[in-house]
Amino acid sequence: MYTIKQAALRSGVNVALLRAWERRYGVVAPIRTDSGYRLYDDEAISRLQAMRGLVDGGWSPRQAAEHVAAARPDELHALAKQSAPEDGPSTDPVAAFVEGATRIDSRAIERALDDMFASGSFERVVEERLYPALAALGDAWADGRVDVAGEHAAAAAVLRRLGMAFEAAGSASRADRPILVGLPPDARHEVAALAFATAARRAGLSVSYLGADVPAASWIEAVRLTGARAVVLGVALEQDVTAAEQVVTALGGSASEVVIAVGGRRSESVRNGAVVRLPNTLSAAVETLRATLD
Amino acid sequence: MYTIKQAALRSGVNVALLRAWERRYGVVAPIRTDSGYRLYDDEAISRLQAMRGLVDGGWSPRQAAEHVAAARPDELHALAKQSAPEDGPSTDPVAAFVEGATRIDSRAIERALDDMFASGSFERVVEERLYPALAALGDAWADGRVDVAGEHAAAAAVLRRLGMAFEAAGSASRADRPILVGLPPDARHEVAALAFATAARRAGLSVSYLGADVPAASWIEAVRLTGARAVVLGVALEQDVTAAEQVVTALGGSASEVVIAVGGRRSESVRNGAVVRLPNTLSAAVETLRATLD
DNA sequence: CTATGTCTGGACAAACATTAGACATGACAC
DNA sequence: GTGTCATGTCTAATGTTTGTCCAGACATAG
Repeated sequence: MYTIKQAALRSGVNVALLRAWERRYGVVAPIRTDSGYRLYDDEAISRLQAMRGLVDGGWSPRQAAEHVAAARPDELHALAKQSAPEDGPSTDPVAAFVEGATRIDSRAIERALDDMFASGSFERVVEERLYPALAALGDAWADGRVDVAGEHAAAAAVLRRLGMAFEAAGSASRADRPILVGLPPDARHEVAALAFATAARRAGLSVSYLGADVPAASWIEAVRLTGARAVVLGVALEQDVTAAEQVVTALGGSASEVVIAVGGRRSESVRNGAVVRLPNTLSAAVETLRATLD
Repeated sequence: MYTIKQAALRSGVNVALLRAWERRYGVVAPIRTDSGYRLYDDEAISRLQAMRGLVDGGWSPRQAAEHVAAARPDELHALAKQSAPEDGPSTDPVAAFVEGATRIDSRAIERALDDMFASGSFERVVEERLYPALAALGDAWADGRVDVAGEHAAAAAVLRRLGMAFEAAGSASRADRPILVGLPPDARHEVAALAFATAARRAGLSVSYLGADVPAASWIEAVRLTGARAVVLGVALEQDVTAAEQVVTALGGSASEVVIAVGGRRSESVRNGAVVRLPNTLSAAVETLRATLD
């Protein structure tokens, strides 16, 4: 329970306005102490944040209050990132994503990603929205329309979003031998690898995600420790190919019965023999891996 | 059993205030000697520490007292944000976290993190569970009990978890000039920076998170583009100090009116003058930044 | 004995909240 | 243009909360 000052700090609505919103729209109804002081709970803070977000997004306070009052508590967070009903030409989340990166506006980027991921299944959104958005971002960066900082902010937001999806996908808790997903040494482009890890989990596979820059020796140790059924290496850049090949060779030489697969934009350049090459679409890659395992 | 002075020393509450809290809220009820002196037991100290922590965290004393009075003794240490040095964190989720890293089991790591984050407010969990868990992980890695792959998997899971918290923090403040949080060039330890970014958002600040390895030129460009009110650099390792100093110098030279702050374990090594050094606890760091901005 | 610690009960100022209403600004209709 | 409405901000008068302080009496340790 928070006093009005704390509520103002946490919601970003100043004290006077907070009282005005309560008086005029009844958007919150804080309980009172014996002496009449308002006390706000966490849901009230969420409602105020949502209202603040809607008003900042161009809604009129009256309309915003109506929506906020009608929303269930679990809808409030999504509500806060909505933009005005009659938003201009930039309703395309891909364009909004690049535009947010241009302005280095984490919130706008998050809103664009929210829009994308609300529009379909994870796999489709990644293929049809996220990848094009990242391509557009790359173009904008090459043209100098987006600074490195904006690209960083966008990439960090994308990884957060994928990480949330990865966590949310965690259901198949059969303690069977996992699939290990990660990047070779010095490689740092996690997006495709994490997207694949998520899709694999969503398909019911048991996945451990190792992240970027995993040394060859650690891949071997990881396979030994976990008894992994498969290892999936992400190869996004040409410069990562050599490192990936070395990991593949090392794993092959360690004589375990693990399936070694590579995916990602530059996976075709990996020239080792005993390697499964995953196709470039998410669902097909998961299907290929599953087929190989059976 | 402690006299009132000892109790004051151990709880961080001065003698007069301690009596006032007892009189006004009945938060503790020390037994008395024959001559009427108060004698405090360990539980009383815990209650006072918990109350101190809540009040420092922005709660009104009355509300804090209600919570503390209602809490069972075993819940007290979880209530206090700044607890006494001697009460170590509960070992369960921390041990489970390290154990999951040992086995390179993403699921187990995620479960341990779930447990941690279910046990209290974000700031408290980060300080009292997550950081100790990461320290334990570092020790285990130094001892060879955990492989690099396990450390990678754990670090990736932690970043996912923090990313979710960052998104959930809502960023409901108005579209005013943001605070930029990120790491200097070549620095890659995002945990503390992302935790701070999240805490700052939760406190109602508008935060854009730029992520790891942001070049000095991009910091300047980002400040220019966003009109940022403040820049917060994370400095986790000694090797990042030089890069951070260069960023600070570059930003200072760019003549904008931005507040430059550094935080993280090695932030004390940053020797530039015009820099705000943030304390090492999350809530205190946010408070310091906010105070500097006002 | 002396210095220090503690007790009670009250007092006080500063910070914080309350209400009702006023006011400036901007959007929009006529 | 004028009028109206919505909205964010501000004021004034009043009340509450809370950290700190004081005076005088009693207790304890060296």
